[in-house]
Amino acid sequence: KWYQRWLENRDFVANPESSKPSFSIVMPPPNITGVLTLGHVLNNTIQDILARRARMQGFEVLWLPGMDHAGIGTQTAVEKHLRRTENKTRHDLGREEFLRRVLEWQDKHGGIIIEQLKRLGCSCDWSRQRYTLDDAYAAAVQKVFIDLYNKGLIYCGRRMINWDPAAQTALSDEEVISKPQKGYLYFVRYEIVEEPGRFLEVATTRPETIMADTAMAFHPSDKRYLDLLGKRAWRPLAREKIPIIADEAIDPEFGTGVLKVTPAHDALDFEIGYRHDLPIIDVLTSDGRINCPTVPELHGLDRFEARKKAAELLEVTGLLAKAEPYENNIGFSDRSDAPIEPRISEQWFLRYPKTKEALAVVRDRLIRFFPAHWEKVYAQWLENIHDWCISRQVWWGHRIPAWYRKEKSETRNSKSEIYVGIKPPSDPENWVQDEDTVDTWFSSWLWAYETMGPQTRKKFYPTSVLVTAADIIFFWVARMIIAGLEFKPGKSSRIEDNIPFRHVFFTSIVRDRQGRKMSKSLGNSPDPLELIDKYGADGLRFGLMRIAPTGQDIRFDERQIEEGRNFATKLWNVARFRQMHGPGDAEAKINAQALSIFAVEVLARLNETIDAIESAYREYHFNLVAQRLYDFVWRDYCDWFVEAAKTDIFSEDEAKKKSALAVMDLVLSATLRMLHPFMPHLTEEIWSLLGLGKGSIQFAAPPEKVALDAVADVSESRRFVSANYETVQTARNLRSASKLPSNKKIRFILRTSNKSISEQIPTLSRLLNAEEVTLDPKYEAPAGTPVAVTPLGEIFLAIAAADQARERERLGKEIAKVEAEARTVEAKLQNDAFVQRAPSAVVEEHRRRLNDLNEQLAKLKQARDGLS
RNA sequence: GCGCGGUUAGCUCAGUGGUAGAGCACUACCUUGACACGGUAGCGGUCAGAGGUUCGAACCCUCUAUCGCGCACCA
Repeated sequence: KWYQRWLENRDFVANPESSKPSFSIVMPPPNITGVLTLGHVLNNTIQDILARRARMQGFEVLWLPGMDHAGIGTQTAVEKHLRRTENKTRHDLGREEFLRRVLEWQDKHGGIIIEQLKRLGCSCDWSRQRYTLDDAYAAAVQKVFIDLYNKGLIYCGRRMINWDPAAQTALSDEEVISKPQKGYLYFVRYEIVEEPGRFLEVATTRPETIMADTAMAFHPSDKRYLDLLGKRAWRPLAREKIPIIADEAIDPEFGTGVLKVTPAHDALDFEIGYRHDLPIIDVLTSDGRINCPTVPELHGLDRFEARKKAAELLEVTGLLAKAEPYENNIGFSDRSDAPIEPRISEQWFLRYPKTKEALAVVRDRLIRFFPAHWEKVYAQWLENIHDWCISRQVWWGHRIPAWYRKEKSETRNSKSEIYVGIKPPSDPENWVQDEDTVDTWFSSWLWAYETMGPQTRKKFYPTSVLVTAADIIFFWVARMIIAGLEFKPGKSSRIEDNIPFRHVFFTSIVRDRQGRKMSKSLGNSPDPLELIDKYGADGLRFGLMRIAPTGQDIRFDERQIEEGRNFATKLWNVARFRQMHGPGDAEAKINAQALSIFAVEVLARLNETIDAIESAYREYHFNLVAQRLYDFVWRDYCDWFVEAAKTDIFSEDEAKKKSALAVMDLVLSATLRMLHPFMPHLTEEIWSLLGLGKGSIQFAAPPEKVALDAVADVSESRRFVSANYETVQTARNLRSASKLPSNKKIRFILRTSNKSISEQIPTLSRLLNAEEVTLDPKYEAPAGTPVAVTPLGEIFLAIAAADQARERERLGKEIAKVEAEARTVEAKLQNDAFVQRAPSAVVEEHRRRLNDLNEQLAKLKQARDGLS
């Protein structure tokens, strides 16, 4: 219900004319037909935390959301649907009709994720929501294409590319994932033409491409084969004479040291073929079947079927020497997971501009990476960068703005006349437009600034920080940097105005408990919407952030989301407790003189927490921020302060009561504001419930540290508080060790001459659930009375019939423990080197500790001896 | 082959030179006036291994093992 109100108040809408300093984030656009995953939850929660925190700090905040058309992904999904429902391919429908169907699909399934992000509580400026296929955006993509073409950086050429036979398109190098694959290494015998009966043996993993061999090659220094140079060999399938050549690229150590050169189907072979001017024979179809009518046994077979069949054919003719099991790396399509086929094809390529500059802006920290070690990965990529194959044989996307003069052929042909421009040529009947679209990333790399109008850009570009998973560092992050440097509109001469972002925070990747990547097919990906239903959006957000380490993957465990929910409940309950004692005070002022020692303690800890989360934020350590807040709220505030303060809260003394409630309000108010970026809904609810501020908590300033200067002896008070708390813990342990139920009211006697303790007796009794705690400086305990040594003195349990034997045993254990520690400390102090070289404060600390331990020991022994 | 990151309690993880931590799980007690999605207490670690630096190492250095990731190779 709060979310709706925030939207109505236009709280998330950025004003480019604001005089406030700006803070901006562009959302990595999810796929239009995507649904929310835990990765999205993590990523967008982080962005929301940053945006909300900045809003509280008084920045004018723009968090710009949007979606990506996801060319191959969306097209594949629609094609699959078509095949299932109508048993048709996109070619059956034709381009126009197919695109109409995609739009239909988009209307039906698109944009779901936006609604899901709203359920998470994301404070995006929805009025600026963008899509990579918006008209203006599409025009910008075209313009960039044309500009780069005119600069000679984009060119059309016949090259070796990565072909995805399943998706039927070319891919960039980055979209190929190499995985080890089990197969065989076939040793095939090629007969020497000039020396019948002599064979050249070659090791290959791909016998099905033998028909495309156009040479045999060995290393020029390889003596084994030197005499064959210039001779020819019989190609065993599609029998033909092929030359035997020498080339430096061959590794004499591999297999037999001989390579069959297949320029059409291997990148290395292509280069060798180019050097030796070899013919290129392509024996594969675009969907990965054999196209070689001269070998009818193989023609039409799938490439993997053909591999087995080719081996069989060689076997029967005696040309297969052997086949060894072999494991090598094969490229797979990132999209379809089909094995990639290296293929020569006419495609569009981009020679990256500004690579040196892109390297420099990160090296010189104009753009900072968090964690910084990704800088190395980024640099490695840029230093070995290759031209980017940007054309995709896909219909869904930004069509390439290139036309070819109609001649003999109507397909793309780099040798024919090319026209590149926004509008079709003036005599369209003589031209045919390129069928292809550009790589989706060729549109997303403009995302940082093409999503903004000139005015917005003026205020909010460069963006403050980019939040993304590291797996798209090359696809997106690096390319956006290049794009910003090369063609941000209204480019400035100052490089720091052109970079797309100042910080990049790389999030973890969410894995399952076994460490596997989340995936639909594994079914190990929980539905975030169900998690929200179960644990609340705030519980999910907080739970996830608390376990999200920086620079490492997350092992997701639903129990940790449960903890997030539990924490939310805890916070809610303590707020309810506060509410029971009247309305909160927005201007809660504390009176330094009236503060209880416990209040001083909790305020001091609040100050420490404020400092700690401030420095954790600086390094984007969200898990530390969450953990600190969790500990502070639960331990320091609820368990200790509130419990101790109940003495004052329930007391008849109005002044004490008021002071305690004021401290409660002050701490709650500060805590809520610190938690708001993580748990926006709950904190807003409590904020308004207790009336802790005038407006929405969203624009409340972050808490400042409480000035404790007016409090006399802060450190003295704090030492006394921890002595009290330690005494409580020791006494509770004594009760538990004596097997007394925790609800049984019992009497404690504290033997001490320290008078200032008497004031804390009611609180000690409360925390110990004691019937009473009496002070007696000269208490003589009956033999067998359970006793423990505390910083405040010896505490005794008043119970009727003590079991002497058990008590002796307990004391014995206690003594052994203390003795052991005392020995360790003493040994250290007897080490001259330590005493001389360690900082004096550390040595002092050890001395004090040893004193305490010895004192404790003496008292414990005395107690034991009293047992007779 | 090159590079990066990890290895701490049964599980998930904090902890960058000075007495090993949290939550969950487990055990015992407890529905005591916010909270059983809770409270109290407890059990549980030669910090992957070996060497080194240091008065002192989970932490710094070297090597090894092991897991994961990226790049290159991949006939």
